[in-house]
Amino acid sequence: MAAQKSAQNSPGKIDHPAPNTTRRSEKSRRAIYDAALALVVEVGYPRTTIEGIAARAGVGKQTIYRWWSSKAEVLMEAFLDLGEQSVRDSGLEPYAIPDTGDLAADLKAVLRATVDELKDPRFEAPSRALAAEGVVNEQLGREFVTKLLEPSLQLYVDRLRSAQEAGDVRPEIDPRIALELFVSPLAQRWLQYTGPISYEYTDTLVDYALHGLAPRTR
Amino acid sequence: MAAQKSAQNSPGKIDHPAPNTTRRSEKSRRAIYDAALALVVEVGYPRTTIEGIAARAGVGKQTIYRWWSSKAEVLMEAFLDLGEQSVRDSGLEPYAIPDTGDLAADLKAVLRATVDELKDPRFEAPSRALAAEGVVNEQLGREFVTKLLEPSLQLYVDRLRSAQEAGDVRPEIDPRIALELFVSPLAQRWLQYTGPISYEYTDTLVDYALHGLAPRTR
Amino acid sequence: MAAQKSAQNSPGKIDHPAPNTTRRSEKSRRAIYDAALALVVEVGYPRTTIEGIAARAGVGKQTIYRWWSSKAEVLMEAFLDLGEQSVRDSGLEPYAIPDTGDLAADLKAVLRATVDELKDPRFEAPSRALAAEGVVNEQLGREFVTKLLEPSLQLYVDRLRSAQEAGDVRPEIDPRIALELFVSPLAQRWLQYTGPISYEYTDTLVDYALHGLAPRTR
Amino acid sequence: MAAQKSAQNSPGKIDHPAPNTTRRSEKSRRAIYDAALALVVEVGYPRTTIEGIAARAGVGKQTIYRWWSSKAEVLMEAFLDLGEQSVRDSGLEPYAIPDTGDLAADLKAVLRATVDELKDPRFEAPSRALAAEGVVNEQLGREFVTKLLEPSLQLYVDRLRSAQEAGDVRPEIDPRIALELFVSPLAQRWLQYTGPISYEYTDTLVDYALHGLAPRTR
DNA sequence: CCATAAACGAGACGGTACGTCTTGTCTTTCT
DNA sequence: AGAAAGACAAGACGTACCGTCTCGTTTATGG
Repeated sequence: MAAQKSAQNSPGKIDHPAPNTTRRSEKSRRAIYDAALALVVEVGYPRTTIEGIAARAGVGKQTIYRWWSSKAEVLMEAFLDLGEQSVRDSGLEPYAIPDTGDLAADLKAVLRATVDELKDPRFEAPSRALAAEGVVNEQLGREFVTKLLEPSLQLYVDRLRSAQEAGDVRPEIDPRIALELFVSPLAQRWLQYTGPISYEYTDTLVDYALHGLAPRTR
Repeated sequence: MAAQKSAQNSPGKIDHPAPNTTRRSEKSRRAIYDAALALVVEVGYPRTTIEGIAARAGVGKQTIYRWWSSKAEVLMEAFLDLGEQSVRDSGLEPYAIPDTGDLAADLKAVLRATVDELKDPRFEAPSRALAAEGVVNEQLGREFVTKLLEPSLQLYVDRLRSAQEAGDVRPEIDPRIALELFVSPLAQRWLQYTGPISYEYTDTLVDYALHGLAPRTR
Repeated sequence: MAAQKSAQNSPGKIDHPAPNTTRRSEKSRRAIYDAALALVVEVGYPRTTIEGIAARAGVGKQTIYRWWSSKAEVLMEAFLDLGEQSVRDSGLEPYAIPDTGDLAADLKAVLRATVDELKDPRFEAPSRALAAEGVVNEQLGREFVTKLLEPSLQLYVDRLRSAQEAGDVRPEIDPRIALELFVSPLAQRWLQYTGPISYEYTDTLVDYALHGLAPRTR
Repeated sequence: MAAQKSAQNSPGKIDHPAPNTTRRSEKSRRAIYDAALALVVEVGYPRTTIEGIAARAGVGKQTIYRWWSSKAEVLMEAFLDLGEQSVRDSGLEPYAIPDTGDLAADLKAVLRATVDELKDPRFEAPSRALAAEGVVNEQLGREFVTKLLEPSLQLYVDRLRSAQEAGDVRPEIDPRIALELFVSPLAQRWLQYTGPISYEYTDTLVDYALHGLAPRTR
């Protein structure tokens, strides 16, 4: 009488077999991504609903539920896709950190670019939404970090290692922690509105981080 | 599709006079705080509803809507109250930063205490919820910062200024920015799950921040 | 974690306490009755939906689900109310069978009136819908009979008993069965489209039933 | 609200050529009949769905939609087929009414057999479902009558005509109407739960119908 | 005996409605 | 007048089916 259920299923939830990916409609997926991103920008994340995304994309709700388990997941993929698309469209490398030999200048340049990106509403709305969701939903938060944040941070790690080889950073420094000295303050000001964001601010962060707060004794 | 609302009240909404604070039921307020905090801990913020809080507090929904405008506001006040209550109960000062003359040691000690607090579920659940809400709701985010974050950060500013007077921090350093070098990395790791949190980690942050990433001499 | 459940509840269904009838909105009830009847007439029973009734009545869906358990129940009550309302409006007695002393004439008159009623779309659409639902849903079917059919049939029982006293019907006849000889054929032709319905037809039924199919032997 | 449709196909709908009957899969048809009948018995008509039939029959949904236009049509054919199959299996004539010369006895016998059939769930579930559907869907209702009901009723017409020739029924009686005096009451009690069904009841119906309700002499 | 065209199983799709849940407002009753 | 209680309009949730539309895969002649 009751449908077959898999082990971990909650009562009443039917165990749908995994959908067949090969038959997936590319057009619908694109439309869903576009609708989700547009809605988050236009009405904000909390008032972006799955029904709204479906309606705007001209898609049945089930088509969303078939492939994603929450609006956060939809938005995550949409945002990832947006990033990949930007890269494809620009034809550039997936933005690396320059290595001119002047570490301070290179870091300042990248952070200034980040400041600009953080203020672009096309990126701000969805990434803020995902960050917020991730704060309260650990699983999604970790996915957000793995797929979006960590790849960017790795670029700093690489640049810092190169600086270590060049003798511009002390060899005993852990680059993964070091980068947080200038990246996290910017992130926190942006995320939590703890302070204004400007080129001057990020420049200062780089200087403080490289030379320390304490006086240079000889 | 989304209903635009006029400044205070949409049409059809009767402009209730501000409720009379003097007649407010203290018992209900306490019950609402307790219910809100308990629910956030037990079922998480997204599944904490106003209805749920009212039911658990044995209070009419209107009693909540009369005094607060959203569940985030309820939780904010509840959390603030929790803090004040802790202070009252312990009889201690509202936790200051020690000033032993050893800046590094003092900062490490405070950050270690912060690490412990971040792992206490009584504090973690509501503060994480409020932080998440604040990321996506600027008004609430700024309130969160003003009422909760900034007072704590001010303590670091004070300590750093004292260090500057003692010659342990370069005089040209802006303490409000300086504190972010070690506070923001911890905040980001906690908020966004970008990395593990430990005493060793916070100690390292303090060392890096004080002495900089670059070598002392060329 | 799971909500309180009453004994017979299926999993996942929360045990709502019975709503408080005294606070019920009379206006909403009327609007729901009107909408349900109008929709059944206009679009037919299968395409009458709870959502449609709610929308047309300007009522939330929950207000329907709070007081009724299915669209059939809504329609049943709406139809009963329609009947009572007709009676109230006309100020007449709830239509009785005349007793002129001429049984055949009296029965023919009532059946002719019934023929007219069966062809009135205001009555036909909902009663057909309820009859259909009752065929396949025994519980509702019995309710339909008890509340709507049986009271009408009782009038025939009364008239036939009076005829028995007058010597116009044999004393050993069971009136409850006897009435079916002329009522059921009409009902079946109407319900199942097994034949045309006319005054001539119902007159014939009365004659056949009263005098039998077999020849009168002395 | 309801979409008007052009003669054969609304815009966007491809005009599928009539499918080629000769290539039809007999196996699928049988499986569909079996699944439809089984589901109606097991879960009831309203919860019998086309998807369910297809799944149970191990058949694509399109195979159903290719050959039938609604679940009622599927069930109608399945039920007709069931009847034919019963006849084939039993090797009997498609059940006629005996003609022993005793009209009352013959009618009582046939009605008793009908009572039995009406209580057989193999027949009851689908025929009740079809009857219900027919009440609300005139086109289907007429098809139901033509294909299922009328052929059976014709047998009564024949038997009554034979009785007229034998002088057991008055010559001016219309047999098509006459049969309703005992058939329709049974039908209504079964369909609408207006009363219990028993041999005694049907016997009584025959007696009442043959001899009338009125006394023989005045 | 193979070529080919249909019917077929499978199932994704755009939709509609379901029945449930929560929101924020309103009303009733009690204190 | 504030509060508990809870009905109400509104609307999103996630599910079930609808009927349509591809997809390969049988299968069944007819060239």
